[in-house]
Amino acid sequence: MDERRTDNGTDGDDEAAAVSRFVERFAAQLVQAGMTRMPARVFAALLSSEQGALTSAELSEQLKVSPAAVSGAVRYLAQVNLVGREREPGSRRERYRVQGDQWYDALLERDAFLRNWQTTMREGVQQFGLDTPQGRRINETLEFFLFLEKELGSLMQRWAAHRAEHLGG
Amino acid sequence: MDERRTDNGTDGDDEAAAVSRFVERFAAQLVQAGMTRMPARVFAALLSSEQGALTSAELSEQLKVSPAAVSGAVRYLAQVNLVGREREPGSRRERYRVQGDQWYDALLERDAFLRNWQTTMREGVQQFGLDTPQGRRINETLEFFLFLEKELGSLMQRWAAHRAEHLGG
DNA sequence: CTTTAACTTCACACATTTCTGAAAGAAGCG
DNA sequence: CGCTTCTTTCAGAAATGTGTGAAGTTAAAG
Repeated sequence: MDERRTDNGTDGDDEAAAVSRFVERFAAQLVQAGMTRMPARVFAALLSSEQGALTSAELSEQLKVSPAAVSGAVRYLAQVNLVGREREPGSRRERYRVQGDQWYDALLERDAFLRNWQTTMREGVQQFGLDTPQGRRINETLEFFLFLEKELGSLMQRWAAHRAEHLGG
Repeated sequence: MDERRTDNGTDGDDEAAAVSRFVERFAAQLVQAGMTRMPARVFAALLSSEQGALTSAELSEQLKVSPAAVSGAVRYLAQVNLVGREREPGSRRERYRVQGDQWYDALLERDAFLRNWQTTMREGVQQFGLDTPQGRRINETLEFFLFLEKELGSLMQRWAAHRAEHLGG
């Protein structure tokens, strides 16, 4: 009835296996959402880690993959702002950390993403013209993305408030 | 200065090429967003078509792919409610149509998607317990998805209103 | 300045995905 | 009831993606 503790030395293997199940399940959903497999597994592992941060070696061992694979995954994750890289001073070890405050934003990929779509739709509207059904249809899509951009901004603000209240008090 | 008309017989090839450019560009962004290539191309072609609907043969020719590929793509698109299938009475031809009203919802994949994530997060929280940093971190993620579910519902309602006013009103 | 530990890059092998051609399966039409 | 037209299924070829090992790069430590 109490198989959820981390600091229990007696069933370390079971615990590790249970963590692994959660990590792989979480990762699978990230994959389904469009993320590639290795970044997904690394991210899930970091989120499930006690400190929210792990070294390359720890990730490599826990996920049973080569350091090269970790390197590639982390490069991607850092690029999209899902993890940050830390250098512990006086050591070559690098430490990767989930960006607690940013990953909600990053998940919705608001900024660049929506802009690109809007550009494409604008071109489509211009190409077909508002006097064609296609043009009007594409224009409506453009409006949807403009609407989304506005709404997602305030949505994330509300989340920040909700979160601060719920945690910080 | 006026190279956007569809009903102009003199430059049909240029027009077709221009449409193709838009379709491929749009499709590429859908792919980037996680959709597989062929469904993305089919969807983009439908959205860019005058009636918002095309037959299998038309898609096959326009996209330069086999009927088999169209079949597979449409099966997927229908499953996720992005297109509907119509049978013109008295013909074996099937006609695929963009679901004008539904595809915004479908794009955000609200329902099933969020539920799955929530389930996974709940299991994570239970596994680690709220007395661990991991557990609290995962719990916050769970709360984010609950928040999102609620907010996206009202967001789509606002969009429906905005859209009705802008078009119908 | 050399050694050594850690991370990164790159070419390649393996796995997966994606599209095609061929054949089978429906559904109108004579 | 068979013929014809369109769609679907399926096995396999081609393209793509993914992770590894080995060599290369960087930076701390001696």
